Amino acid sequence: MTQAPRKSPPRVTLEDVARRAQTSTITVSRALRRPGMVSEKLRERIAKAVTELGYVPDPAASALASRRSNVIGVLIPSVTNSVFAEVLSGLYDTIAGKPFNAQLGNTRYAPETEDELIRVFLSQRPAGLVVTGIDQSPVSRALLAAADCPVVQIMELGETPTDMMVGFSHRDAARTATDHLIERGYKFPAFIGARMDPRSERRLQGFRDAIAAADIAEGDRVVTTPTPSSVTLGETLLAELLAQAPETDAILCNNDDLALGVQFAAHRRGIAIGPELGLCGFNDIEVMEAAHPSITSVRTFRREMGRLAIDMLMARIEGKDVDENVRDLGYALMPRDSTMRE
Amino acid sequence: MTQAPRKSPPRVTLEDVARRAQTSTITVSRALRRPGMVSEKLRERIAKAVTELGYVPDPAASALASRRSNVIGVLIPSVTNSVFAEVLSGLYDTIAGKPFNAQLGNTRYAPETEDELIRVFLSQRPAGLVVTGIDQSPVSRALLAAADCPVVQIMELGETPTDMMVGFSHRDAARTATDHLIERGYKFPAFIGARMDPRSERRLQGFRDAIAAADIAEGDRVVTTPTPSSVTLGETLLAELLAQAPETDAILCNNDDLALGVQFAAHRRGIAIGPELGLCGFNDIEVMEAAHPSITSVRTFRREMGRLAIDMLMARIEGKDVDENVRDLGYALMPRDSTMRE
DNA sequence: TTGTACGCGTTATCAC
DNA sequence: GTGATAACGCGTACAA
Repeated sequence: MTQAPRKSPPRVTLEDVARRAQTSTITVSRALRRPGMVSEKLRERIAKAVTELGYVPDPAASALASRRSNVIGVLIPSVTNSVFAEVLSGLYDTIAGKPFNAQLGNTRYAPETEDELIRVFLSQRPAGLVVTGIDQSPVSRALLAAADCPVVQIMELGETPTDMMVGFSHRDAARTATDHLIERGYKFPAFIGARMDPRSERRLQGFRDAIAAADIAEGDRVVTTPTPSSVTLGETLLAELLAQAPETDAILCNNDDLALGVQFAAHRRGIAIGPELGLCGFNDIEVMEAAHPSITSVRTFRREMGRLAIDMLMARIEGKDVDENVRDLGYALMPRDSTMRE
Repeated sequence: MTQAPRKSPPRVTLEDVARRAQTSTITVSRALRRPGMVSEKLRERIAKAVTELGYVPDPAASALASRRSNVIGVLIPSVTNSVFAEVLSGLYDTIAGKPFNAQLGNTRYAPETEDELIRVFLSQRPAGLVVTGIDQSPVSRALLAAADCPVVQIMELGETPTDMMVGFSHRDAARTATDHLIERGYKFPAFIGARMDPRSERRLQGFRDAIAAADIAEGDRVVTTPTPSSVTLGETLLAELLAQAPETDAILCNNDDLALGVQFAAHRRGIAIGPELGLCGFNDIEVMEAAHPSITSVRTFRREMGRLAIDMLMARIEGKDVDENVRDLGYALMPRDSTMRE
């Protein structure tokens, strides 16, 4: 890196601390990392010297010598999507206070970017890696398989974990939601989806599972787009859907933003959400409950995913044998007014 | 760090590359960092060797030797707040492809956490630092002042930048919004605010500036809470407000979440947003435009803040003299249906 | 339990 | 333009 034009105070090193505590650097190093290996007396002297001198370990030197950094790499496809933001929140809360640093990588849904980011992270000899989803490219897959650190795949579940997994079945969740629509008496359920990433595709699968099981024809009641999701897009997709499939009497959205947009648009069109048009979102972000009418959604446990991902990494880093390599967090249907027919 | 139980491939080093290119390590290092200093021929041989061997630099070794890491520390008070998420988005987009890594720190609105995180970041000899707001604790202030890297404060403006700043005046923005309510003919404007952080306090100031200038008494029309903001909270605060100040005919919310909650709650109560109750949010997140009725808000330029923060850091890191140490991004009132009286 | 010697992979410094 | 040498600050391996 190029230099920056500011001051440069001399650094306090292990050696300074050792001199002050009248011992050797390696003992100080041990006292800091594994206090149990150092005698009580020495430990105290060292602790005193550390605070007096204001010693702060140099992570670069540590990483170089130990061939292992304190970085936990986290790859997510979008920073703005509130779903991932909540995963991050749980993740950061859990990592706080621990001697590790989360380093965020934004893949922007691009496999090449993901490959590259994984390379960058691995060059740091990370303590652990968290990656989103189970659809890594062959390149990424190979890199992760060869990684000499624990890896957690989050958000979904799959047959062949690279290492560990924590998530839930998007397909089952969407099927449950669709079953709910059918049970509530809607005859022509539709599916609209934005940003059709692998998880959304599996939700669509779940939708199809459900209507097939109920002997309902799909007709033209599936509208999807690769465009990133937004509330506004909900209105657009609703218009498309009603144009091509006017019989539609219920909609499963691949996420809550769309559902909110559909609701606003329905109000504009004078369509009564619930009685005339059933509406179900996905993820159950906070606004679903607060909306008027409140909107049915499938709750997913996003903060828990972040928390568990770190817990699993920590367990492995500490050498514990994790018996459950794959954790299914499930989901919960939250029926609300938007799927009440009267 | 403790070891992790996985494989451990031998690392390709500068020396390997140098041997293959029949030159010295330092020349390879130079060829990679300042190609201009190495002859064309050698540069090609080296490039070839690098790709053939799949050499990836070790950031830890680099940081140790150069006393400068490629880390850009970013401190924000909340990961889930979509406002900061968008700042991050601009920031990550801008940093992508550059030889720097953003490292995120979540202060959770706690000054002690911020102090601690700044210490942690500084121990990494970061290439630059991005911190939120201008209300750092004395400790943080001192740490930042002594930091030997460029620092950008984002989100607001202030008289005494630690180093650089990019933001806007929350006070002016809120005043503009309140003026708008008054101009539209609302006689009893109110303010509701959640999570009253320093920026929200300044918005409240702006609100008070405006009503004072219009000779309007504040009455009991200010309701605030330290509780984190949410859509649901908008409903709660509306109830409180109307209970203690029934004359209220317009509301400035300290953010868009609250505004949305107020709108839903108003629908429930049969209050017509616009004609009966003026409503204005803050930040102008996407849903404001899509809502029905659409909600007036003050647009702020969050992605731009993230982008500019990195741009300013880069300029300084590259040794350019940044003439504008403080950048005012302004704001834009977006009048919509929620402040239409008829 | 404590210490010695060395190496981690890179860059700064100074010579050629 | 290129190279030898010596750090950078810490942890591993081994010895005491």
